Amino acid sequence: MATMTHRQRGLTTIRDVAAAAGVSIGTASKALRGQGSLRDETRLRVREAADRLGFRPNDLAQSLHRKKSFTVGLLSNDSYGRFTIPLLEGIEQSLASAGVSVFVCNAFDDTAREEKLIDSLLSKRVDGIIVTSRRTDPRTAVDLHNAGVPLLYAFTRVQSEEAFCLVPDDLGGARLGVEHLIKNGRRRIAHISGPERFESVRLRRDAYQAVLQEHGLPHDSSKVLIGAWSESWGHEAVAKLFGGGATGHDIDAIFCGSDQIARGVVDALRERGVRVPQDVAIVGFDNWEIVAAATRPPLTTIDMNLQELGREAGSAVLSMIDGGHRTGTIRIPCKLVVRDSCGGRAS
Amino acid sequence: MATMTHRQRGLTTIRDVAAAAGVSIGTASKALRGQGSLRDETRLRVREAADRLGFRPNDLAQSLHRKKSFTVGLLSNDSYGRFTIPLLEGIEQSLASAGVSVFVCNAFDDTAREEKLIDSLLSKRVDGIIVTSRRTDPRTAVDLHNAGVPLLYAFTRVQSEEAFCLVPDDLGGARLGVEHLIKNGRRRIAHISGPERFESVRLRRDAYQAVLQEHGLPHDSSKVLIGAWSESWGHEAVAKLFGGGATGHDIDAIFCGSDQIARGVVDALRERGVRVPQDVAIVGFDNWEIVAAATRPPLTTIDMNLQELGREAGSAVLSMIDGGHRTGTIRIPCKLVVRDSCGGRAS
DNA sequence: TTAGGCTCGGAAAAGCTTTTCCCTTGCCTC
DNA sequence: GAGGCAAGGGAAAAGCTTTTCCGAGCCTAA
Repeated sequence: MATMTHRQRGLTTIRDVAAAAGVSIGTASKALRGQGSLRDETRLRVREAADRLGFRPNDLAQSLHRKKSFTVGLLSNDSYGRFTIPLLEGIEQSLASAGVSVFVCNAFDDTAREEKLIDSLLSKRVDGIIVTSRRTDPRTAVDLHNAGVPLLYAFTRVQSEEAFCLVPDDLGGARLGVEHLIKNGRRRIAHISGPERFESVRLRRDAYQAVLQEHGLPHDSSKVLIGAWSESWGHEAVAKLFGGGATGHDIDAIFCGSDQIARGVVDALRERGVRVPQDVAIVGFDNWEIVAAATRPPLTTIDMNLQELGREAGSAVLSMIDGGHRTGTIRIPCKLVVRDSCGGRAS
Repeated sequence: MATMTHRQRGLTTIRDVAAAAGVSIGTASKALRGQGSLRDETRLRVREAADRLGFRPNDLAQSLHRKKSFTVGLLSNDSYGRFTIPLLEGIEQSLASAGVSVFVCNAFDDTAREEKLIDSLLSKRVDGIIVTSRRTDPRTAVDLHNAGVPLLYAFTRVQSEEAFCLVPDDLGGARLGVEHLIKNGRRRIAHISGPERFESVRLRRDAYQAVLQEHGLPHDSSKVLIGAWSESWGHEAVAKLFGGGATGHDIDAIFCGSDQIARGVVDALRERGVRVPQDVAIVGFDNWEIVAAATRPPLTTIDMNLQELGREAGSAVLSMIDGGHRTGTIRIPCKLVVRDSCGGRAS
């Protein structure tokens, strides 16, 4: 059987196809790629042979020739969090439609490991590299040793002027949330958020203060509580805020830095007999479906459009591969998702 | 400058290194790989040149030659869920230590897309393929067209006798949970779980019933509630179970099919004034940290060891690449994580 | 009838590394 | 001083595909 001629590990090469079709290798290639000038009859014969033999061109050889691997590396840096998933999904979506595959790897915040992985990606001749997720904020730049490979940062930022970064528009997102509260008639708005070392915490707080100021509302620094990203910090913060009991009257809304915090806040308020949204309206951040929708009442929150951000990152890296040069930071708009925690829907 | 001789897109080839060191290509290769017999002086000179030029061997060419790409494909099938993350982490851990990289791709449950992706992976000459995650349970087998590429299923199962699958030991895990409840003196145990079409739901229920039987405890089918994976189903199920009010005395523990369900259950019980764990003890499933630890009281639950499962999958695929042939289904043991929802720790 | 042009298909190089095989050179020993 | 052996290093093929260039027919038109 011709099938067996060159098969090792069950792989058919274009040689086998050419032999089976009785043409030269070059001709076979042309027939399959639709290049050159060949008789239809020849083309057909080659294609038919290829099908019969289950021929599948070797991308390795093809890439070697083309000097392009149709591959990009995704270097994740802290542990894959829930943010990485939609991001990855978006990236894959836009890359897959261009026939580009993605190598994922995780440096687990170890710089030495990160360098090794970058090295390995460069050796694999990826056409581009996307770095995502961070511990320090902004993070330190990745060194590509002038390999001339496009590099971009997604969902993380880096100082260098040369770098190209895609991040959510925290400022705009936070505005959306606070303005929504004001639009719903709230005036005494507190803010509970995560650790200050995150840029997003700082930006969201800035936006919160700016919006209050613009509306001539008091912004009292005792109503800004910076802590952790956890549900339990939400509880704790409520205790601080509503401590005495009477102080509760000072607050008719809370803008939270994450849905997890918001959930802790909502639960803590319920336990104190404070009604959400009647007495206090809540806005979360992240639109982490599984938390936001399960909270009672379901959370009105800000969605960072991470999947969209991923898609943008994907198409950006594609355009950079095609020679486009980009620098600076692009901020992807967030959107407000209205559920029930502000009474916005019912009213 | 020698550096520039052959550089295009900033890439140095072994040619450049050889030229810079004044040796032939073959010699350069030997020097860098530590093969052949060369004078130390020569080796050094070549290495030094390679360093100076930033030489990085082209994996594409190497793979082509070696007929091995040091690459495996990970085909995820329904949307990346929270289970995919630890799995991916584990897989990557064991593969990275062997210098193998992973291509991830997601078919989003579209069979046509799945076939395309498999095709693309085969064209890329991956050394192995791991398929994970499922919608239908067990799922249909993947067709590799006899490409002779090792294939294994992780966290999903397939009917074929030929297939090799790695899944959590749901049966054993559920036993752990129910036995823990019994050990803590509970006798009237209910079970609330997800949709029946999941094998894990069926297995966990089977284990639940078996354990009750073994301990001579009544197992009343009205105490088994099959529904959805959500928190709200937990609420709903509690309403059914404790509906009248007096019926509550029939139950002193609930084994839940997931942590999300368990959280809904705990919240619902608290609202009814039923104390956890004093009146009713709860065991969850998944050890989804972010839910289990935030529940009040924190959930005692079953951990599926997904990261371990991922590591096993990684090393299994490595051994299959090395020629090992494996079939059948391996069930990775679960472990009990004790927190406070059973009173196990306090007592 | 011959020259020019067109069509079809083959040969070979390029892309990069590894490995095998062989040649050269130098040194040692007889 | 010559032969032999070892060590060092080079040439070339292999691995697979693509693409360029070229040649061989054949047809047509002068």
